[in-house]
Amino acid sequence: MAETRWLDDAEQRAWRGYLRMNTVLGAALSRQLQVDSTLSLPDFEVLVHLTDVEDERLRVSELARVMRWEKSRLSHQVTRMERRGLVAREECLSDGRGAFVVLTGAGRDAIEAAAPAHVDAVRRLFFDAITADDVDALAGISQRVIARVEANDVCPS
Amino acid sequence: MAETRWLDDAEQRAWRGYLRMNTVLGAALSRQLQVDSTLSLPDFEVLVHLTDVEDERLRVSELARVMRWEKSRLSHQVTRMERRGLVAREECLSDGRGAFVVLTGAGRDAIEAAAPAHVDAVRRLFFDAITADDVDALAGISQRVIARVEANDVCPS
DNA sequence: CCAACTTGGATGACGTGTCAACTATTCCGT
DNA sequence: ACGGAATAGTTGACACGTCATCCAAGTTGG
Repeated sequence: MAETRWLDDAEQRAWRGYLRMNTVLGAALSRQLQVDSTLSLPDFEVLVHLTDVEDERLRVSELARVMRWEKSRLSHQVTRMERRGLVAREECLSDGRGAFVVLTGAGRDAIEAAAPAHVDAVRRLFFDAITADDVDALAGISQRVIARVEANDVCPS
Repeated sequence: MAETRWLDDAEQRAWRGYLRMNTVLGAALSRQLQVDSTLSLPDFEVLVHLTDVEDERLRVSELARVMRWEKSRLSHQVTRMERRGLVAREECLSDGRGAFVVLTGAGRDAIEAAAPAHVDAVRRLFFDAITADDVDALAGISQRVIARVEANDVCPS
C-alpha cells in the first residue's frame, strides 16, 4: 500500500461534522423516545415492521431479512421485548424449527402512542434544519456511499 | 400538538438513506479496524486524543470534555483499555480526587499501526464515493442539524 | 433409508453505552 | 474553621450488538 493520503481541511470538516451529526441526532431521537414513550429506538423499529404486515406476525428470519438485522440480534431483541409483553413468540406448525414474532395488543398500543412524537422529532430536528436541495443532496450522497460500501463488502444478498 | 405531518416521498428516501448509510458505513469502518488491528473504534478515538497532546496524558474530565463523552462512559472505556495495557491511570498530585489517563508504549504502537489503514478506509468508502460539492454540502447540512439539535437540548456547554 | 449437510433459531460471553448511586476530595460562605 | 455544596471519578445494573457455538429439524445424495 502506498503512503496514506490524509484528509484535507474540507474533508476533515465534513467528516467530523458528519460523525457529530450522527451522534447528536441519534442521541436526541433516542432520548426523545425514552422520555415520551415506553419504547427504545430498536423496539420502535421492530414494532414498525410488525405493524406493516397483514397479520402483524412474521417469521423470525423474514423479519430479520427485511430489517437487515442479524438473526442473533433480533433474537436477543425479541427476548427483551417479549419479557415486556410487546411481542410474543409462536411456534410454526409447518416447520418445526421455525418461530413467529407476533405483535401483542400492548405492542400495538405502545407504537401508536409513540409514533407521532417520534416523527415530529425527526421533522423538527432534521428536516426543519435543512433545505429541499439538502434533502436531495443527502439522498444522493447516501445512495452512493451505500453502493460503495456494499461493493466493497462481500455482498451476496 | 396539531396532527402529525408525516414524511413525504423525497423525505422518506433521504431519511432511510441517511440511516442506512450510517449503519453500513459505521459497521464497515468498525469491522475494518477489528480485522486489521487490535483496536476498536472507541479505543481508536481515545488513543487519537491522547497522542494529540504534549505529554500523551490528560485528566479524565478533560479527556471526556474534548471527546464530548460522559465521564462514566470514559471511565468504563479506560478500565477496559487499561486491562489490555493500552493506557494507564495515574493519580493527580495536585488534586486528590483527580486522575490522569496516560498513553502507554503499547497504546502508541497500536494506534500507529492502525491509523493508516483506517484513514484509507474512510477515504475509500466515503470520500471516493462522493464529489467535492457533496463534501461541502454535507459539511453544511451537518452544521445546521447539529445547531438545531443543540438549540433544542438543554445545552449549557 | 440414512448419514451428511443445511437452515432456523437460541444462547452465552463479552464489548459498548446510559443512568443512577456512591465515595472522596475540594471549595466556599459565614 | 467548619458544614454544606460542588467536583472528580468509579461502580453496578441494565440495554444493546457481535461473534462463536450449539441444537433441533429439514433436506439431499447415495
